[in-house]
Amino acid sequence: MEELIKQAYGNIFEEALIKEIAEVSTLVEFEEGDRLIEIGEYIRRMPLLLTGAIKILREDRDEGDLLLYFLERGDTCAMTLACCMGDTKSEIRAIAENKGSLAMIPVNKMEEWLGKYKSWRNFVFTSYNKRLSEMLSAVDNLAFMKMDERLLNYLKEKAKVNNSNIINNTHQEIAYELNTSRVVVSRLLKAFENEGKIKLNRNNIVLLK
Amino acid sequence: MEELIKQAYGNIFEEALIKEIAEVSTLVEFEEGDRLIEIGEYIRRMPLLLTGAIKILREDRDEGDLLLYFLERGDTCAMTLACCMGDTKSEIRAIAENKGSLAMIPVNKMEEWLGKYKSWRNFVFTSYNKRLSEMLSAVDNLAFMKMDERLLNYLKEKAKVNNSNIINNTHQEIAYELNTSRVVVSRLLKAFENEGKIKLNRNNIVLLK
DNA sequence: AGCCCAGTGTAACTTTTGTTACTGCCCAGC
DNA sequence: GCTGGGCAGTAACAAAAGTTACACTGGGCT
Repeated sequence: MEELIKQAYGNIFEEALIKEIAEVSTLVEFEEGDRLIEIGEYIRRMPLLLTGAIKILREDRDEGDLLLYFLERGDTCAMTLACCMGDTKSEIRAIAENKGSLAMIPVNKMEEWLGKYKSWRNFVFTSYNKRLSEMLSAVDNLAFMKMDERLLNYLKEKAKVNNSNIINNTHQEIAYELNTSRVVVSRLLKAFENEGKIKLNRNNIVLLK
Repeated sequence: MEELIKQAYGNIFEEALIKEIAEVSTLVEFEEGDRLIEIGEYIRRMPLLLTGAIKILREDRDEGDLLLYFLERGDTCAMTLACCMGDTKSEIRAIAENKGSLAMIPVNKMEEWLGKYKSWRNFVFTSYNKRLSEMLSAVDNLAFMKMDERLLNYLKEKAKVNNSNIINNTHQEIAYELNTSRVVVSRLLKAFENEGKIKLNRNNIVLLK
């Protein structure tokens, strides 16, 4: 456990803090597709992502979940932070993108550390900043880009967090996360294939260099 | 000055903190249209909004500024906070929506107070949370709403922050902030007028109850 | 083998949004 | 009173995205 934490956070937290984290936190392992946080849930423990990736989604009014961004090793969810500190309900949904693990920290500890460790304070602020930045990117995507560009970005992001240029998703799943329809996704993917950007197979898409 | 701060923040900060703020901060008065923060700027002092309203914009790649949200009395800009703490460039533009004033606080003080005043720490976190929330609303607007709904929301927001149901903007200006074209705005506004939701005049729009 | 069905390809059409172009109107300044 | 320019109304068209409908296909299951 301590080893895992060190791997993910060794370069930003001091020894003492890592020891404390290891002591008070509980390890949670998750599988692809696990729902880690639901909209409307209260969050009592703050998660630190150790391995794997998590996707953060915003629910559509009717159906589908818009993908906001991914979290990777060393990240924490500022939305969750917000909920812990503010004692409010979660406004987002978090689903495991792939297999991984996280350390859960009691809220009271994270407040205590704010005073005690400068590195922790930095981490918390950096997390907020990163998340605000990611939200800005999400806004840019939605406001300034056409569907084809958004889709291509999506494929690249997906390839990155999974460390593989093979994307194992159906067109329908992609459509949900981009808040569009399956037909539109199929259409654009076919166009990408004709342009030589991807190779389409059943149940997977290969991103070509 | 101290009086102004007390009016805007009296219910959340303790006496001692308000005194300190009054001592170290400088008062800045601004007029409608003043550019308070530019994209790419470094920010060395953190602003606390005392009176008036400020709009926060995200620049389009080609042209136009998408409106993200408004700040009002008692708010601070988390983006700015992010820049102060992280010592990075601003990713957004801030323009005065109307006449007002703000207190500028040196960065080193705001860090010092994080340890010293619990109310300050709360304020900083609450600000971050509010901003994340606003960003989520912006995403919702962009992702899930059609232009007509976005426009109507825009008019309502505008009326609210200006405390008047008369909106003094040209269709072109509105189009910029919604990242669309003037013709589209005119078209939709005309439809709203026919539905009895607004009254169109030259250079202003009256929002009807 | 035969069947089923999720996943995909595609056509045809609609809706929404963006673009271009032109008209008229109001008002400030001469 | 005349005029020019900013602003708004509108038509006509183009592009992007969403919708409906249907055909095909490859695997898993009986």
